[in-house]
Amino acid sequence: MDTKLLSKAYEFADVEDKWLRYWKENDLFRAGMEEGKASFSIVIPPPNVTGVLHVGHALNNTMQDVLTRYHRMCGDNTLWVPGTDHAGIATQNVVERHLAEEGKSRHDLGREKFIDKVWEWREEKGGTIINQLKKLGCSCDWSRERFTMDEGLSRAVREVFVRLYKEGLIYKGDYIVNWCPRCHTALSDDEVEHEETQGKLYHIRYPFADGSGHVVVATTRPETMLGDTGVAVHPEDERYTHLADVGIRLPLTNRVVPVVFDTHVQREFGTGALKVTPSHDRDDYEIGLRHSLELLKVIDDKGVMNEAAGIYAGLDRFECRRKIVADLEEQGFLEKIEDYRHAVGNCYRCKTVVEPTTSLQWFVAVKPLAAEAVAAVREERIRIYPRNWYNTFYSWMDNIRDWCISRQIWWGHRIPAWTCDGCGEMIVETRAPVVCPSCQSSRLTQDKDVLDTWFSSALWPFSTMGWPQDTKELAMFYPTSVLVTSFDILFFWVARMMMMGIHFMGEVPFRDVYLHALVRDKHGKKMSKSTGNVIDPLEVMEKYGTDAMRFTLIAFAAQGREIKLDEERIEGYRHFINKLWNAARFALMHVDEDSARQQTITAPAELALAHRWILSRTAATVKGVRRGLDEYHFNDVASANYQFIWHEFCDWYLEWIKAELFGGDEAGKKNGRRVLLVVLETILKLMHPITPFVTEEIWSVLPGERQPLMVSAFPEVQENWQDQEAEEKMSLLMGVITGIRNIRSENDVHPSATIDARVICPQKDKAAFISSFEATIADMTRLKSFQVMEEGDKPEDAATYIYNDIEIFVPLQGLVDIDAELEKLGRERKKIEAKLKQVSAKLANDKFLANAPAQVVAKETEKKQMLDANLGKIAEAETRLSNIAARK
RNA sequence: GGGCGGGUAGCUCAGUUGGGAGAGCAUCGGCCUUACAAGCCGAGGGUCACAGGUUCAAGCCCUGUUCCGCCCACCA
Repeated sequence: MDTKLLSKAYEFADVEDKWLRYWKENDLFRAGMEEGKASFSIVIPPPNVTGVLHVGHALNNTMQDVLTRYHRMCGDNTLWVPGTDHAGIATQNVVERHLAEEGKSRHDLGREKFIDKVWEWREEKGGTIINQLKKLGCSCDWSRERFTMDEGLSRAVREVFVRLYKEGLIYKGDYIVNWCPRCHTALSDDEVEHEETQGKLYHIRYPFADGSGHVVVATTRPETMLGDTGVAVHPEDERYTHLADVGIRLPLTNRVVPVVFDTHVQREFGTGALKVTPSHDRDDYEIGLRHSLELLKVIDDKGVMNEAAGIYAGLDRFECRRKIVADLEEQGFLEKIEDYRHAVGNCYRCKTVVEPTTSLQWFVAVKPLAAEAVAAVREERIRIYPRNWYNTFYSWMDNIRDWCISRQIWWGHRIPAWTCDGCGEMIVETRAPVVCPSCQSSRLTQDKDVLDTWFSSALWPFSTMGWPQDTKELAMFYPTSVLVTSFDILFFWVARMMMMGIHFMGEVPFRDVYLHALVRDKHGKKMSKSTGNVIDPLEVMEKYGTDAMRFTLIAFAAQGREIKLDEERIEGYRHFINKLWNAARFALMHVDEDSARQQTITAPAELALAHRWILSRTAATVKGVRRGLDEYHFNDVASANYQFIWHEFCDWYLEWIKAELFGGDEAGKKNGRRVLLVVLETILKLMHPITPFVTEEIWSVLPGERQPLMVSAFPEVQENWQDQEAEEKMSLLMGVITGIRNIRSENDVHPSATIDARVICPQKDKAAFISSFEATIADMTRLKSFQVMEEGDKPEDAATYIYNDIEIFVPLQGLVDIDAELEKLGRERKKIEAKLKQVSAKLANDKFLANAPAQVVAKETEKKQMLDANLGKIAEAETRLSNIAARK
């Protein structure tokens, strides 16, 4: 017996370090690749290389680790691919900020040197989040760590780009895009966040060119009128049919623009007349296309008015707005200004108001790819959990627009397209061409743009496994088993992986998608630095231990619910970890090498009741835990473990077997120790995926030769451990014990005071059974004596407890608190009467008797009998108490 | 405007084919009982948002109402 490693309270810090080191040194996270085994694989949602572990990462990666450890223990070839994302704009912004501190901009360095700088930064700081994931216990195959900008992945990116281009699915076009004037780049639609903003709606008079009248247009952005090239009205709007041939003379600039008729215009909004600025508004752009309106750009890529804005050139767009409004006012064109709330698009990176602008960009024609992804989901080749995301997914995919993939930044995958300076030919190849294939000129210029970061992450499930080469990894681990991610990147990332995976691999990238919720603070608010409600997982791990945090996250992760994290709960689960620790310490005091040698339990039915019971409960728990893991019901896994370990194993089983362990006969002891050890081992295995550190530590000090816990076999449901009879018998005894304890407590009987108790049980065999456990019952309730009687005088001066058809009496020699007892009985009677009313009504109902299953009717009948009988017992008890009271 | 989720104990939430309302924390009372006071024992506490409907039977299924949250969307 060696308990010296087990201190009285679990001290996690050293233990965690020790096992991290051990797992690493023994290379236990490396993916197994044995032929003939099932395989299980996950690719990590690559965190930004600039990232620092936040609680969302902690949740996401704990879930993946739970699944990974589970499947590894099940004996599958298990691969979890880790890595980071180069995060184009985010990373560029970070490095630019560093440069700014030195008073430099990226332009001072030039493109190449700047990129060198980014790589340098990545070498120094980029590993932060990876180290934090390691600390969290993530059992990724770290030898396979990937970075979206590394050589292999970049090759995959070029390959995909070129193939899509040659298939006609990538094209370059002048189109209106979301432009961030601060980041100086185009953004995809998904990178624009719309936020309700208090703004104003300006009503402006637009005079007819012939001076015969005017029309009023409403706009939130008056400065864009400088770029107006038309006014649109609805073709069926009778107010405006006469405008067909009337030109509009724009105020301030006096340009004359046509009136066009377009059904897109909402007649009810404002005056029903819409100013059209095709260069700075997506809708207007499309109206302009339909009616061949001129494109007139008046805002440059910094958000400043350009030369086309005439006297307003050089003004910032918002300054210009004020000036324009003032001028309109002064010249009498402004009809009115209303307060108006509307959505404004902001850059998801820097929150700058996005400027829609036309520019030459690269696009992916996603419709055909999206159709394939939708088909895969409809045919359940990909399953999404929880199910309620299907509708959202379909509606998004149905309305998908072409994906703008070019970004005017420097950090990222440079677009593999070259233009010949000689003949203007466009060359798209995976490798830089030496000469132009059409004119042989060697003066070729590569496109300056880089690709959207999500382009490379869309390839992640296969690029990380060596594609475009045919690798054994792809053969064994693609498609991956499950993608675990937060729902907010379903469209950014998940949908695009589906499209790319299906298109290039001919097979879905993952079988299951598990979408988890966002972690919020305990009030359900988003965590943010400005609100100050951020829970830092690293601090939490420091304070309560990594296992406690992991368990808490898993316990909170009910499907489809937001996760409201409360530090108090983490503390609560630390207590649970400690409970497990102490239970193990207790067990270790009793098990020995001999118990470890004979682990198989061949004949459970021959064991003593408590052992049969705990084995049966263990089997049930294994079943529940496995089911929860298989169906991604993480919270069920946590609570099945919690309930079983604390309230069954510790509260009942360990207490129950103490007598046997301390004083039983040798044969019984030996059997008991064996069961104790086997159950403890099972518990450790069940808990290991969630709380890897404490379980591995305990496991390592158990007697017997053993492999590390993380590579031992996950428990199977042992059919022969299931024992309905034992469970029923135990709950009977537990009921009796609880009854006696209740009486003690209600009557303020000090725990050290030994008392007597009697039980009257009308059923002979049941009475005999209870009687055979007199010693244990007395032990568990600190009784002097305990008797079971079939019949007999009920003691007068006693407190009573009714448990089903059993009556429990504790004679208290005048110490019964009569008032309290009467009150308790009264409460009890009320409950019974209420139930009786329900049951009687049911049984009096012919329809119930006719329609309900016989089983249900029988149950109700039995229930009624029991309730009737108990009502009688309560009445008797009340009479006895009243007699005592009267005598006093 | 469309879609999704939620309203169950003081708080945070479970409740998986419809058949006697649960957990954790918090609260109250009693205990240093030799694994654990980060503990043990016991107790109180709920018209399952509201109104209808289906059913012998509804927290659960259907309809409507209401409140809260999130997502999407081209009414400037």
